[in-house]
Amino acid sequence: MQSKRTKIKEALINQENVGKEIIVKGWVRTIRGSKFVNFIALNDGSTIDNIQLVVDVANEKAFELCSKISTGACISCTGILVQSQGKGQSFEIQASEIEIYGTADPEIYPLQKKGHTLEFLREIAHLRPRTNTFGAVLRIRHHMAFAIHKFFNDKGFFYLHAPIITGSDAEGAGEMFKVTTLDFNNVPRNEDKTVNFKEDFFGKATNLTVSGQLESELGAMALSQVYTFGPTFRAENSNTTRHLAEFWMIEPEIAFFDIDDNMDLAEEMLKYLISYAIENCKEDLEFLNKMYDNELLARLDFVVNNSFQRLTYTEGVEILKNAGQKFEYPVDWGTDLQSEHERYLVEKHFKKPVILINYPKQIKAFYMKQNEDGKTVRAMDVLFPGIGEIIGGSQREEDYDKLANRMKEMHIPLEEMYWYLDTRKFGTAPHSGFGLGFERLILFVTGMGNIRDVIPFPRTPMNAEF
RNA sequence: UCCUUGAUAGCUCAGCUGGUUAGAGCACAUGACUGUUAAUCAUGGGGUCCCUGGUUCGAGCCCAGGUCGAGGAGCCA
Repeated sequence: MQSKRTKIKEALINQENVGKEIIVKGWVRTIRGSKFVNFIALNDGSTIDNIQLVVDVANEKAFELCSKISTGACISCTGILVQSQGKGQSFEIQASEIEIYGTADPEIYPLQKKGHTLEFLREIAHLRPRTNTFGAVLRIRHHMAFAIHKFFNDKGFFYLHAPIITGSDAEGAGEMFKVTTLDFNNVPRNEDKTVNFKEDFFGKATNLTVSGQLESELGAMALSQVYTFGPTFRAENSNTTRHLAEFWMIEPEIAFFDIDDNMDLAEEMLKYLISYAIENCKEDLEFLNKMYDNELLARLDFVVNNSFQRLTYTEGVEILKNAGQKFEYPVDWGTDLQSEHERYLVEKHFKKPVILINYPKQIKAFYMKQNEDGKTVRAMDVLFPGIGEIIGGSQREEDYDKLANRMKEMHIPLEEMYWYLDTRKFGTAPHSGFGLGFERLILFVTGMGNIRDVIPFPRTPMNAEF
């Protein structure tokens, strides 16, 4: 039976089906009409467009059946695909037979024909995929995930699966979630009262990963070019439109790449992904452009067709100091740029994506390649309008001694990280990489304003529902 | 975590200077209508005014504490 179903997307584009009997299945968006004829807008998620079912309800039986169908119900419909008599759609189905798979009591079904606020939809995240907006976002999200794999595969990268559970707590990218099977009511203790993790599942303290980068580097030191694409966890008490406790990250790592190669790859990748969306998610993007953000499509085009502005942190600081604008936080060489500073550079000064490199070493991670000036490291941040930092990366320090010294300065335990240091001890190589926040990419591509609305089931402080 | 702001019908919101029985639109129910596009029209049902305490003759409204949401900041992707 399933094989006979025609997806609504195909029904709406395949002219050759006109005049033929087809079966469509999906969820009712609206039902309306009069005593003699009812109209059902049906959606099966294959496309944002609904197909209109025309149901003759002149006879008692059909009228009975239709009275059970309401917004949210799931039905199967057999009928002839015909040219529509009405305006608003070119094809419709003259229904001959309808089967109800599941009704949706209109008194309690939360989704209405009317628009809902995004805040309300977050509270019913189990049902929001059935809305136009989330259907569009989820389809785009899929296409972007696929495009990422395609981009790297076409370039000869290998997909490396970094572990989700990590035994290292020295990655230095934020607070971690603990992973344990210990009984909280009876925690084994050492003599000094500290927790005895030798009794735990792995025989040591473990956490959820905050980054796949270090493992990615291990892969790059053998396969030359690899990438990871997986979930990442940060136990920060962040309550913003740009942070999640569980998010997905793409981390390419490439041997023999310097910072310029790294910037080239980041820019090429972002442009590829955005182009891919423009080509493959047209209807969904047009919907989002119409409903939420009238400049979305223009902005996507602009990013694809213009080169990113590249400059050093030092140059950026100079621009900000000469901006003739009051900032809430002062601009000072050596301190990290605030959101308002990044905004100014991207949205006011250059009016295009910006890549900043060569940051002061004291505000960046231990593994970044140290420049000869002794003050800066070869870090790279890609800043996007409205999003801020969409990519953070760097050329890595490949010199064993320099890396080890920096780790000591930053109080990172060398013994625990022996495996990472081994890459520099045995056949070290210059290499670079970066991390792309998947949800931040989706934010930019969809024009949505809150990161909780571009992932199916967001995890944020005090929220792990569904 | 800090700052700002909000919570009234299923949803979105109004509610005056503290004063009778808390309203509207949509949704829902019933009916009308021969092709509708968030259909239209008529009628109807629907409320723990977030919680706790206080002030007052009287609190949706004022005060205190709390809970939850949103926006901004920090941390970052």
